[in-house]
Amino acid sequence: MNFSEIEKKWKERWKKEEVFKTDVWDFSKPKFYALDMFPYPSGVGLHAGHVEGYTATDVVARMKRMQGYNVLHPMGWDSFGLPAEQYAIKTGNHPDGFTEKNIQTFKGQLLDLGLSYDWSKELATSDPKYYKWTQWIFANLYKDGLAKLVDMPVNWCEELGTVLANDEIIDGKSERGGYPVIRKNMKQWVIDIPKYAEELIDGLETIDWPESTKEMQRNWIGKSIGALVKFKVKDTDKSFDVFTTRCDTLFGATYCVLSPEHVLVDTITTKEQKKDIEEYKKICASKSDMERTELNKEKTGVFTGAYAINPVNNKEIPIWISDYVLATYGTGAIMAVPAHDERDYEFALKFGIDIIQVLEEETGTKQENETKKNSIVAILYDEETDKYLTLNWGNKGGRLFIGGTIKENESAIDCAIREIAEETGYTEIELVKELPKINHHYYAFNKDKYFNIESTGFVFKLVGKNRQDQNLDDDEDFKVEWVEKDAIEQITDELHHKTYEYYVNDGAMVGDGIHINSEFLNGLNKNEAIDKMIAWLEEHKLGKKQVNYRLREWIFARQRYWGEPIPVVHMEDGTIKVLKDEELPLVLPELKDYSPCKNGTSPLEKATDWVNIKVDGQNAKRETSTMPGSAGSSWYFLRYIDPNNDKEIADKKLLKHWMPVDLYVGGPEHAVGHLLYSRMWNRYLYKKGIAPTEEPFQKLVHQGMVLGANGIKMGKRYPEFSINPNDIIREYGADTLRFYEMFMGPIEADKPWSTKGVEGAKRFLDRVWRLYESDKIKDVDDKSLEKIYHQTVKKVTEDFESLHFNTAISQMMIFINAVYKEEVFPKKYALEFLKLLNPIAPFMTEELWEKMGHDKTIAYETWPTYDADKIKEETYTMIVQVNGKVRGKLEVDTNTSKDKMEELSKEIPNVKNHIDGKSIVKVIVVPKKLVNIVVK
RNA sequence: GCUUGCGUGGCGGAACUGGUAGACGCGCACGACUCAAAAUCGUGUGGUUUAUACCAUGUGGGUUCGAUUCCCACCGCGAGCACCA
Repeated sequence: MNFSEIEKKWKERWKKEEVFKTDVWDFSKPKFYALDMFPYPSGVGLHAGHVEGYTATDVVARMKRMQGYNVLHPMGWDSFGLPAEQYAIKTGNHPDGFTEKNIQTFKGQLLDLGLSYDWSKELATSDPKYYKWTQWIFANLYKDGLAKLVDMPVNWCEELGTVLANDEIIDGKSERGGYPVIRKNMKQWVIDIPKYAEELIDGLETIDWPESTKEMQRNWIGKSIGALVKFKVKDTDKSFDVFTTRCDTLFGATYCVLSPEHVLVDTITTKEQKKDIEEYKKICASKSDMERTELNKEKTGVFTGAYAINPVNNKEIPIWISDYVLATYGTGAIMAVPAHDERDYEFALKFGIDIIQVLEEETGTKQENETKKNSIVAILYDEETDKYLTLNWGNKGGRLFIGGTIKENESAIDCAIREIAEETGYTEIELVKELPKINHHYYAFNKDKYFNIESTGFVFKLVGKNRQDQNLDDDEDFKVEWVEKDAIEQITDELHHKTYEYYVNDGAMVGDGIHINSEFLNGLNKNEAIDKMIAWLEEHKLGKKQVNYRLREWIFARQRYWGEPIPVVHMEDGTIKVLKDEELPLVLPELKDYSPCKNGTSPLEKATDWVNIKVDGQNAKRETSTMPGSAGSSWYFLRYIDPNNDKEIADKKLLKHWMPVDLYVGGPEHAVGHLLYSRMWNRYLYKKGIAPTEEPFQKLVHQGMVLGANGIKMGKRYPEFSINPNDIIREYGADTLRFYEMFMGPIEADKPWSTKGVEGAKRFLDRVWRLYESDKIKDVDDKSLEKIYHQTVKKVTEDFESLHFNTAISQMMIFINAVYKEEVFPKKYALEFLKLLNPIAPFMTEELWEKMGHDKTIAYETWPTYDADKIKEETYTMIVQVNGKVRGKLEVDTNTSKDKMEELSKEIPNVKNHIDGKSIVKVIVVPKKLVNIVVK
């Protein structure tokens, strides 16, 4: 088979005859919209990962066409981007030419692959005919209050005079030059995507997407339900709100923290604290986001000198500032409950702030008529031997730490010291820490009573080995033993085990439990208490229920040249005017020099004639920032449907017919960027009556990464393991490349490249080719292949539909192997098989189809159907198990009754061996499958 | 740390709602064709074992007549998020 000649021939013919051109106005057939994430046309060209995703949609598109669908399968270019801009800066040429050249390279490669795109729908985001509508959408977002200019903190480098992205900052200094970077408030264009947070979460329920991607979007949006609580500042008329998801712990709030940027900080700070606060604020401002969020960093903060009033008990609690509270989340202020929050705990410990426990974990089972007691559990640790002191109660309770009941007028700590001395004799001990209290229910054998105790845990360390005499009660019968960690972990008693856990985990108690020290919440669990507290706060007008999102505004401006100009002008009087529809597109001006301005503003500032204009007789200045790369890609799926329309985004009737996208394939790296932005823009356009569906992409699939043969990501690091699709096409042919990539494994998985595997793919296609050149194909009615043929049609159709290309191919191999074993390959099967193989290997199947006497393309031939009756088996292999182990197999008629199955099973010699002399306990018969005989 | 996905032969990977683990391919071995090689066409191929049999789906438990599949704990790998109150 001369694949390069065949490929050349069919590429030309498909192009000349416009075989894959879609008449979008033909509504007579059902529609299918198969879409790939369009690429940035880089100079490097296509890589192996693109091939996999693009082939997958192409296979489905080709099958759907044959199944009688009107298929829209377009391709275009996400052509605004940095490489073109850098090229322009370096050469002084307009990025347009560079972009166009890359597009041609890319397009040539896609054509080489035999992808059945309708190129009459081609679009590019950098084309003014296209970005006219990107600007139009922006203008409408602005008019509807969803695009706005806001003051927000950015990373500012004074020396470079520019805003920097997080990844351009290293250790708080600029990547280039190492100049200091500070946080500064600046005017920025943003899109108010948080307004759509709720419906973006809800919409996920209605679409067929990978669960992991949905979850990622949910996490990204980060919805949390809680309460807003108002705290008054003592001796002033000021107050501030905090957001909390744990308003049930309000009685345990022992301080408040404001973020350093909080508006109230300056007004409430006392004279004595002013200097420290100012200094701390300065340090925070000099830090980048990266540094501020660095993990395992020790907590820092400064006391403002002011006090807040806890609204539930009117207690005065200190107000601190700390950078562990983010200005951008919630209200920028928190109430701190160190007993029940890890971060607050750490902070309180460091600065010696009170820790009040308001929730107790409950262990054991609650009983009626319990006797209440207070007690202790004491852990005594010896550093020298790395052992713990335990009491071994034998079968009367197993191994325990030291425990005991608190006497009247005795403190918990005194009780612990006393119990250790009485039960073990050790007195030379030192308190290490107190652990959270636990609410425990248990039954005491020696007293025959149920107890409910509040147990306080203590950790001591041994400082001396001297012992006094033990002082035991009559019923105390145990051995005092020092044991290692392993033995401790085997303690089964719930109370002692839990106490040990608190000791090991060393922190706040964040789980559920029963409220204590909380007045009207006492006795309630977490959720009950949250509800009750919210009701209480609302009743007393001190707070209310509140939902918060992590999702932030989408920063929509870049100080770059190669992007869509933002279509607004700034009037001399400070107002903003958005361009009218007829003024669009606002086309990028040509520049002599595309490099960025020294003061950090957009290169467009240099186009003075373009920038400075008169509007309504007033001096005005155009906005010079451009839109981010994600702008043009947020709606392109709508434009493919009607790409040359200059009256609107696309004809409404066409949109209604073609949306949503039925199959969307692309890499998982866009899970929260492009895929979230697109959903938001589509929803916005839906509300405006333009987009016909709430969600743009009905079914989404991510292709995995194609790894190098060494199992490592292809790229600069191991260039010797990188695969260039061009080389594969030249050496093995496009059909082989497509076939191999579809056979590698599941589409979503990452898979290593294997040259041997490519050769195997080629071998199979050659094997098929030889079969069609042999004299085996005869126009006769031969039944030998009937069953396997129908099975193959069924399997391939279903697997293509569900994107399980690897197993579809495996079935085609099974079929061809079967054909090789037969003398005759009936012509009707030979013809139908070509159709099954066509979506994977379009070039050779077109050629063979022609060789078998057809002058029209195979692309629109009717997809094979199967006859379920022909697949039905008359017999099957019945499995016979004894005690779940296969002991025999028997070919039986499909209609064999359960009784007959059982009877036949018992006659199999090997089965007999295994059941003879044993009694049959039970026989499980699963019709059409197996018999399992359970014996004893 | 949190969220999520994944651990099956020498390798890529199959196995539907629990029911013959390892389909198909790669590799390897053997045979046919050939003077020979390549290509091609067959046959075999998880491990131990002479067969019977036993052991095998990351590890350890559990549910079940029966678990790669369901549940619990742990280990390892990948992805995303990361002081989100």
